[in-house]
Amino acid sequence: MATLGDNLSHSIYVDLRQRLILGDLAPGAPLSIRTLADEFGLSAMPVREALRQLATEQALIGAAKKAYRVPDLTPAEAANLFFVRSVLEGAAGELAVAHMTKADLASLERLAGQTKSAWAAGDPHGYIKANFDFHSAINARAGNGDLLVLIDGLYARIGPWLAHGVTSLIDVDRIEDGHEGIVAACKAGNAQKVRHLVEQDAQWAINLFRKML
Amino acid sequence: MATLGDNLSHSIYVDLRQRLILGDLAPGAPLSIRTLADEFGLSAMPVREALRQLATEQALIGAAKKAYRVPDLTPAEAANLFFVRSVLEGAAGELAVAHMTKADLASLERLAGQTKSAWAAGDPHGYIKANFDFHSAINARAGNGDLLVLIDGLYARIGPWLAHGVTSLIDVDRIEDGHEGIVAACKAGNAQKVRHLVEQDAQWAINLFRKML
DNA sequence: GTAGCATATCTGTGATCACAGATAAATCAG
DNA sequence: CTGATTTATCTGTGATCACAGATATGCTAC
Repeated sequence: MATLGDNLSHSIYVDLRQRLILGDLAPGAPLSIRTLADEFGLSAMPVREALRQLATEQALIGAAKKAYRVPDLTPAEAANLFFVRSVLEGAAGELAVAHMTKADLASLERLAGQTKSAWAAGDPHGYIKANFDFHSAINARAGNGDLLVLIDGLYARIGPWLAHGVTSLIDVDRIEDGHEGIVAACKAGNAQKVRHLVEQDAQWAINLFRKML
Repeated sequence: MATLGDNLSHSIYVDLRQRLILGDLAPGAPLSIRTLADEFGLSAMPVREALRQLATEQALIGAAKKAYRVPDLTPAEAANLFFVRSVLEGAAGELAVAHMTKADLASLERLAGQTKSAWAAGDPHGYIKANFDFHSAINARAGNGDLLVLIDGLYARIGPWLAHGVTSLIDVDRIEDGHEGIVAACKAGNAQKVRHLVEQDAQWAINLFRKML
């Protein structure tokens, strides 16, 4: 379902990006221009521009004369990405604390609960979405749009693997993420602690990756 | 001059990106698909894809049915960008110290000298290039390609304004950037200090911006 | 049965055209 | 000469086609 935008290319771009973030596209899956064009009921032009955009931000792999593919991260590449995410999200969290209203804190607490219950319910897709919404709510409060865009780009690259990892671990393991602790630190107004906990939360995902091997 | 690549779109993309980083394109300057296509002696297709790519990473502004333009940053937007740059480059610097060889350090010292002499010679273009090369040499040593790509994207967005700012200040002001101090900290192997100094160097650019108003 | 080769299909890429909105230019009225 | 209005030009956008490399498929030979 393509939401409306300035043009069709942008709509398709947003749609595919969302699928990547939410883990609806599996690592290694091929994305061909003509196939997608048929699915969207459009010509190839908007699709090829959208795919090239995603390839620009490394959210897709685009080799010459070969079909675009969803990246299949190596452990080293995943570690690099999560490190960058910890740096950017840590900084965003530290900035966000000062701008949080009571309504924001209440919303955060609700989202933290959603991640917890989604995991308990064994719902990988629900967990991925709740996790993204939780962090986005914090990052959006940093008041730095550039920071937000870069972080979202990271989620698009991490999404496919995260979904795969969560799906294979959600039944066998009981993991405690740090979301509730982050909320508590936000309420306390401890910006440095928020930064540290957010960084730790990204590292937690790397460990989740190591268990998967 | 378009360097070779996998395809023409990528060549044009790299070319225009380099122009942005080096400040060869002024803020507000219009970039039209057909005009550039004529300059490159190509059809419109590769150019429109390259421009859209640059617009994706906010290096260009692309409104509907209007010519692409080089962004003219507001003070608030510039501050946001330099903050993100300080966060990413600080982290990259901290990582890089451990990987630096003697040859790297010698190369760094040479590049630091180039920035100093370019400024002394009143050569804005040379200074911009030397400054970029200096920081790139550090960032490349971090061993995190994703970090490097994101930082380069920031330089493409900052470039046009930086060139404008440097050009208008290089004759009237005598400013001491922290490059030599960064080199010294690298030699000493003090990663934390490198991080702090690199962050400070980015902040220095923000102050340079404030003087310009 | 398997291995090697030829064929057919699928892939991104570049070029060209038609269209509609936005801008700039030229024209006319006062 | 100044202002508004019409005209012409320029803009990105979407669609369609031709091409060549890469992949997959089928066939033939052994």
